[in-house]
Amino acid sequence: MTTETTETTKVAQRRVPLSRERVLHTAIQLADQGGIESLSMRKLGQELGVEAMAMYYHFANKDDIIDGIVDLVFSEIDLPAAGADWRAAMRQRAISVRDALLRHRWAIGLMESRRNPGPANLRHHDAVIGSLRAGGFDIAMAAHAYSLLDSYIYGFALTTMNLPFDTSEEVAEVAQGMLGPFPMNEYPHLVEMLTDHVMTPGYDFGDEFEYGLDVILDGLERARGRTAIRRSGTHRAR
Amino acid sequence: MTTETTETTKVAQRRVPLSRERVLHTAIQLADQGGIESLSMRKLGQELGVEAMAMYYHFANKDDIIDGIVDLVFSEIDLPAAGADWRAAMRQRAISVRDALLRHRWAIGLMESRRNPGPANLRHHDAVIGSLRAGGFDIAMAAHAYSLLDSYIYGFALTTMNLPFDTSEEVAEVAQGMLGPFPMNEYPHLVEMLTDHVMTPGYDFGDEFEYGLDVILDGLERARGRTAIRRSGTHRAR
DNA sequence: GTCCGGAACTGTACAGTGTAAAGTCGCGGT
DNA sequence: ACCGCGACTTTACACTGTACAGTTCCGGAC
Repeated sequence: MTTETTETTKVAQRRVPLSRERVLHTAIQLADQGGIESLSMRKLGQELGVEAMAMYYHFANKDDIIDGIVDLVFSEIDLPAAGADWRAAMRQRAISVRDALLRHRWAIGLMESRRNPGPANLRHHDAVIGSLRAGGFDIAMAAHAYSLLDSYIYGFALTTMNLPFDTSEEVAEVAQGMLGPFPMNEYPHLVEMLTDHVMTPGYDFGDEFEYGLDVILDGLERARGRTAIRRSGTHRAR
Repeated sequence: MTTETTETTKVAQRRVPLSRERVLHTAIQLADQGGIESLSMRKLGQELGVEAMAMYYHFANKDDIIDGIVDLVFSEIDLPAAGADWRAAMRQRAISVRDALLRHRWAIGLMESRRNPGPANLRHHDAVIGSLRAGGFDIAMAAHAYSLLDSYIYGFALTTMNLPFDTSEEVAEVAQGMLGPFPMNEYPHLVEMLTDHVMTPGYDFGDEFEYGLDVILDGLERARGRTAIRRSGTHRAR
């Protein structure tokens, strides 16, 4: 596969030794193509030309590996630019998170709940909070904004995650299949939305993301304005 | 444990026969107290006084059971009242979903991605869409609103799910533990938010939920208004 | 050259998982 | 008395994470 220049003469020769990095990269690769449940120690070892137990020299346990690949995903997310307008920065960052989650769907339930956050994770959080604070949000307001934005981003990813269709043509048959065993007129509004909207050509559920994102950013902008005014008598924000 | 009145004389006597309902209820109970990963066929059977394979007479496979308990959770959610103001209905429904997810944390990753939605699931979706439509949302706008609200609700539950603390006193030590291995001044904004806000007495992360919810409802109300005005020349909404 | 120590990995084992396939038991109907 | 069948059990298989002990190999000390 890779360049094996170090090979000299001996039989099987020393193979490339393991390393945290090498393990984590093929772990991500494995999870990307088969989902997180297809990432087993034995398959991972097999992919690396090594027995399953070999990884336990470099990692405490499987969770240690999961922590590692999650932080690698965090490192793929663009940090909000330091001097940028908070709104543009938050918008771009949200889209960057979503893109990363689209590349690594398996990460969706894992990113938010690590007990051992890695450095990329912490750096990400710090940069987002910093961007909000620089944009005039006080601490409480920044916490509100962060909670709201992250809930939406991860929630959208979660609800989108394994929609059983990718192309908009598939939507129709899937929707049929889901409603199949039930009488047609029992769920009129749901049927209407599916037939008159979702199954419409050109519909892409992914487009909903930016719509909702802008609604939230509008709301945050107005809330920030209210805070700033309320505070303007005591001290300027930042 | 329970009343065993049907016992008459014989040795072990015919036990209460299994049934979908009985299996699903103890399955929920098991998942509630030990998380979804502690719901195994053998433990479930043991709890029911039965071998693991006995359940396969009543269910196709484990996923069939998961489908069942997820729909039971849906049935616990209050449907939006038919004639109510859309905003009040959506607010109350969001809180009801969140409460159900707090009672059944294991359900969070499962509710949104069922390939075989049960009747309670479909009824829920239908009622929510119906409430929005009755409130003057056109189909596209109702879809936007639904996507936004559900993403937020499930996302908030997801990010809250396994915060490693319940009481606000625990927050401090956990935060310390997370930042422990890192230099203090590397993440100034994050540290500031933790020390000056999160670790403040009386702080409850759960309170963020309704704040963000109201920001979203405000945004939806304004967006709905814009649509209604744009449409007022052609036909009245609904 | 011989020996040692430890790094890096392998082998074996165990308790756990979902479930396919076949076997068993007892009751209701004829 | 017997059959059929519903309801459940037994056994088995392939898979999981990982504890623990054993092996192999390399660099340095003497």
